[in-house]
Amino acid sequence: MINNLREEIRYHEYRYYVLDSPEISDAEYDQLMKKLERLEKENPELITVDSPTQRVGGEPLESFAKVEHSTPMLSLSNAFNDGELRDFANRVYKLAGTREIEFIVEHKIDGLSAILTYERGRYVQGATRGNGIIGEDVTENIRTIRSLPLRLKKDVNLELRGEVYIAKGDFEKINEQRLDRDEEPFANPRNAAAGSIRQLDPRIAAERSLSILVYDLLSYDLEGIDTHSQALNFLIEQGFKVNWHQKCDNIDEVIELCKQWTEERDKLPFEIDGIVIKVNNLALRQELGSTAKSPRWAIAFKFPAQLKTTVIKDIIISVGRTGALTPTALLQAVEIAGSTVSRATLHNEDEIKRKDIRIGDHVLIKKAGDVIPKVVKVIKNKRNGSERIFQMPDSCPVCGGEVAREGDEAVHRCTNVTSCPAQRREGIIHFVSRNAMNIDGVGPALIDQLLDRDLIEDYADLYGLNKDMLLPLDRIGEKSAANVIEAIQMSKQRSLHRLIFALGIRHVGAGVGRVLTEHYHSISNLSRATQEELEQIDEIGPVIAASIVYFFKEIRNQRVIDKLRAAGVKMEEKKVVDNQEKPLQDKKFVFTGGLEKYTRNEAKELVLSAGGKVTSSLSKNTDYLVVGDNPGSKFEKASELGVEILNEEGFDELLGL
DNA sequence: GACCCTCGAGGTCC
DNA sequence: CTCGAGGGTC
Repeated sequence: MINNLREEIRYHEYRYYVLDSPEISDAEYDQLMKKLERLEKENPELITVDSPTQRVGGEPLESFAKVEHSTPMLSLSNAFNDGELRDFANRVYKLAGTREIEFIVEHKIDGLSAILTYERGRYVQGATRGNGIIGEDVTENIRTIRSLPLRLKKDVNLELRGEVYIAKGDFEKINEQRLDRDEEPFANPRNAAAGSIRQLDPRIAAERSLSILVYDLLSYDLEGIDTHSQALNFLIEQGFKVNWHQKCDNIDEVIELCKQWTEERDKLPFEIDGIVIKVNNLALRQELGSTAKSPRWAIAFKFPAQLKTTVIKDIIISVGRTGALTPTALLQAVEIAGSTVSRATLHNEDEIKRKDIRIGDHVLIKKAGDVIPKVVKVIKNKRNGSERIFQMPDSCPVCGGEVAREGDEAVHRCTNVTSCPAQRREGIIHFVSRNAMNIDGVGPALIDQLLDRDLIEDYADLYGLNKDMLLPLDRIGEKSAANVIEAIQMSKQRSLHRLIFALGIRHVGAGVGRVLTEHYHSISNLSRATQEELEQIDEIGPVIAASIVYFFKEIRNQRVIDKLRAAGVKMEEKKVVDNQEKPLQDKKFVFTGGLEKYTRNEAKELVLSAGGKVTSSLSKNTDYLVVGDNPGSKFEKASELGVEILNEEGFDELLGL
């Protein structure tokens, strides 16, 4: 009875939200919902998570959990003109040989992408893209999107991708409402959607009229699905609202469609910033594969950016972590593509000379990718003679140190490496940043205060801070002081590749940090490495090698490292497993409860380095559940699913520790 | 040519 | 968080 009612409601939601053609009036629908709510209230034991009444979850979350994607979510490479579209097609044709190629053309909706997981036909998880590897668990917020089926026609396991957005009409309504409530209106639908999805309170997210269009099916082990268009049709059958798509037999048809939508984009009820072109054949997609950044079987045609004119009021210089002096144009503020632009980077002196940019010039600007402001060119006939030619300073605007341009580098640098306050400041900001030591709660504002009050000189001094030293600072209370100290202490256990990256050696970023970790396993080994030795390593050439040797030769750097060591920062890492054989290749791990020897992150890194994967939610695809103290509900669920359960000892054994 | 490093703008929520 | 440019290295 109650199930029939739910089915009926689901059907009408589908008619209304997915097909846009309701069969009953809103009032009739409301009555059905009220009836279901009453029944569930009277019989709470009958409530299911996929009931239409359960879209808006209960309490706000404390924070979002991290989700590691089963497949990294790459971004698409871009094409800005016909030529680049043809280049793309030619690369595909080359690999396909004599095979016929079909392309599928879709709208590139300007929202944020989401990864949805269904288990046995039930919606179980929604996540943001994040950095492509790890995203945030926004299951409850996505559940509030009315067109999203909580239950599919078939009891299948699915992983799929879609775009969450706010339709233009909904966006205007939201902003009217915000104005009525004396709140600031949102700048544009994309930012509003991005902000809404990151709301901890699903009730607020529910009020933001989010929509979702699905555009990719990830689990392709489904029988009878060989092409992308079949996958999309399957998703339509399962009740999803699927992105518009059209098949093309050759690239000329694709180009024609791109032209058409460039003209007609405004007719759509949502914003699009381009057209996506995908190879239809899934087997061929597999063959084409991906580069580190993007799949080779798809490309995004980006619409030409909107141009505006404005005036360069001034050019200022900022000094980066490496001493680089970067000129930035201060602009007369203008609205462009949904935001106010008042600055644009000019990158370096050559760029300024190339474009002959002067202070006071009228310039044409655009937003690259509809995001990054860029000076396109100077409107020279608007000059009146009052414009001033910009000169790179010959002394550092922050410390007065000498400025030099080394070799044939494009950048000017402050040569006062050891004591330029700007370089020190940026170096510390880098040290605590997300991909480095990831010290939460320590940001530019706090670092400025610490430097101003001489509480720290370099990043190693962070470890000498205590709560009492923080309390007198602005905007710091008991609680946040304790959190900061805790975060600093926790960071001592970060993995070696993060530390190496955090040190701020020039040319050594996150990637090179990992390579060096694999070869040296400790800071002391690395500090003794010679130029020749380093150059032997794949991916390390003379420039990077010299930079590393130079860094460790500097007395000042040696002192900082000694301080880090004395503070107890972890400086070595066991060789985990021989890289040749990864015993846990692609095995999926889930953790529950606290482990004794490792933090969650350390345990995770151990699994990763042995070739395994870590996910946050259990499914029948999970290989091992590692159980620590006070395990959660996953423990029971694992036995139900028949997932192998390990305690900490078993975990060690499996990893050969 | 692929990839990496460094630097950047603007909006939103925590 | 979103997006990206420029210029470097390999």
